[in-house]
Amino acid sequence: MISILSALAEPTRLGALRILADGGEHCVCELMDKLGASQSRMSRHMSLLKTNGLVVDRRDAQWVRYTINPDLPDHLRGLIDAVLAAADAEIPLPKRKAA
Amino acid sequence: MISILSALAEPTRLGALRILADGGEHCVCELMDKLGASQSRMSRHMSLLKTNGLVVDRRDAQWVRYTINPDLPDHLRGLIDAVLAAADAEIPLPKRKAA
DNA sequence: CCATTATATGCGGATATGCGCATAAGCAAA
DNA sequence: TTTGCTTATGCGCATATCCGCATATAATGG
Repeated sequence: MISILSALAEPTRLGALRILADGGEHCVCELMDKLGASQSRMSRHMSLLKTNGLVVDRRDAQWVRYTINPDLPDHLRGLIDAVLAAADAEIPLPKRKAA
Repeated sequence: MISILSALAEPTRLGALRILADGGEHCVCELMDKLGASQSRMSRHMSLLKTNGLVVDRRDAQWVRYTINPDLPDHLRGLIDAVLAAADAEIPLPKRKAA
């Protein structure tokens, strides 16, 4: 629990989760670009999210695709949803369609 | 947001919130006892929760009574509820009535 | 005023966290 | 195999976090 919250309490990691929140797969390089993070930094942060079971990864050729762990227990899924909602309330994400 | 999550991501502070979750007022001395924390430690942690707007305090004679901030915006109230629910799922709180 | 109880805070030290740099490792195409 | 692209990791540094100890501040009662 504490480690889960710690995992969420960091800007790059929270930013990554917000991007993954669309339910799709995203490679490290994409997350780096969108979040303005260096490669090693992004890789390490994703590794920590993975260690804490919040995301899962998949090798796809030279890329590693991350997604939010689809098998999260209900209370953790609820926690993440609440965190994402609170983050959106603070700083709305840029929309893809309709400005 | 990040600072809110950081505030939650510490055992003594999360423990305090779980105690405050009954909606009542609790003094520092009570929290110290129940959480096995030293006085300075407890005081500092409560101070940080207060700084982040999660709790409010009230002087009552020689005591300072803390409660969860009743004026939290919805998304933060939702976040706290989700955190408390997840914490309960991990380690249920001892019940007062009925084991 | 003094003693007692409750809480806050300055200080220094130990440990944890986050970072960049360099390098390794994985994979694909030539 | 060599080259290039992507991701992971060892290392050391800078800073943040947490703690206990000691002391200050606040309030109460004698």
